[in-house]
Amino acid sequence: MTSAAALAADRPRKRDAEATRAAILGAAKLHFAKSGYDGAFLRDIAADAGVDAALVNRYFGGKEGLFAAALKDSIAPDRIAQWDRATFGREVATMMAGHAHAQVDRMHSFQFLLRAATNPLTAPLLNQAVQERFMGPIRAWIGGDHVEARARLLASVFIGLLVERLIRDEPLTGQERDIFIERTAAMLQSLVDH
Amino acid sequence: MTSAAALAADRPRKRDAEATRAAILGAAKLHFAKSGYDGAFLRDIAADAGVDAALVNRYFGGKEGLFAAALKDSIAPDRIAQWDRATFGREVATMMAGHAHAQVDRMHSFQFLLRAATNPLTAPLLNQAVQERFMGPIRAWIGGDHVEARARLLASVFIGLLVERLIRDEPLTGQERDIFIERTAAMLQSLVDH
DNA sequence: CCCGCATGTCATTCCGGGTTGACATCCTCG
DNA sequence: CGAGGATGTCAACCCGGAATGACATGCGGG
Repeated sequence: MTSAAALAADRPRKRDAEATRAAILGAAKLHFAKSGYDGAFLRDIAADAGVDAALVNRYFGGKEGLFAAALKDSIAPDRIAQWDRATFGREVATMMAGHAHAQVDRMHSFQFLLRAATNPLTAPLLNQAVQERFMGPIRAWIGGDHVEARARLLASVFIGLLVERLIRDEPLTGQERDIFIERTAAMLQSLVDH
Repeated sequence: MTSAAALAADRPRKRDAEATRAAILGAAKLHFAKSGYDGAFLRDIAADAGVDAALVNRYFGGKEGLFAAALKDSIAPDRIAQWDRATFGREVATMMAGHAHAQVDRMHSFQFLLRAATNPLTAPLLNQAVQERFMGPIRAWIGGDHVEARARLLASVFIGLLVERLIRDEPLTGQERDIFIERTAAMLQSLVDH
């Protein structure tokens, strides 16, 4: 575990609540992304953060609390408003047509969210977080008529592209790729435009 | 649990290994679809099949064996080829606009496959399942030019709608619902048509 | 009719992993 | 410098749920 060692090593020797908390959260996000809620173990997370498992409990009040915190930390709504409405479709389409592991850092948080989505226990948590921190901003961003329907459809298509990519990281090539980008871009853009 | 009672009741009083095995497998598929691997409990599955938990073990050699059997059973060739090309978009859109739990019979196998993604053990199987269950048949079914790009996009949109529904089983209502159906249908249909 | 196998049940054991509370160590501030 | 709170550790506890083996019961053939 190179990342694990790094996480533990990067944490200062001095006692620093803020830093340890961040270390735990970071380790938790990786583990939840990799293994899902049930497959991620508190003891492993703690070990990766270079800390005892009981401490995790003290800071986050249990596994669910940790998960909720990690979830909250993984959704960054602030950037949404800065997206370019004119080129949104093509940008996303191009990204989705490339290799997932080319944007590993982004994908980790997406993976995390998807694992949460497919787990009945965590789905409600995700739902709430997504509604508050994601759908809201998106609704505001796209504007226009029938915002609710368009926002939902947009989110669905986006999620679908993401899942397909995560399941199978073999992008299309050549002309098929061009067509894919073109049609995906048109699809997304039409939802943004009206 | 109406379905549970039904399952148990349908099972013949007479001792019949084949029938009980099928009952267990059926209950397992429902439970795995609804709750995922970790959330599905052997005792519950056994109860729904009207059988003792130990028997499940005897037949399938453990939980993993049962899961593998259920997964294999879910990959069985299905009715994609029989879908109506003319009304496909609207049918799927309408289905996705309704409550997921009202469509359990049509959705549960899809849900089951998606849930498999949460378990690292079965993730590779999921890829294979998606290829066989979605991509292969869909490619053959839609035909025409750029089959690869269209099939992928179609699958992505489909999966996305499904995941969105899994996360939040609150369908739209009123005019927003109508718009949602209309646009979703158009989106899907255009991918089928050309 | 009854022996023997197949089918099904019950109670128990076992184990992973989250949680808890007592204890140790460090940092800070008066 | 020395309380006392904050930070961190350790060992035990507890619980759910899967696995196991001994036991019961129905079924079918000789």
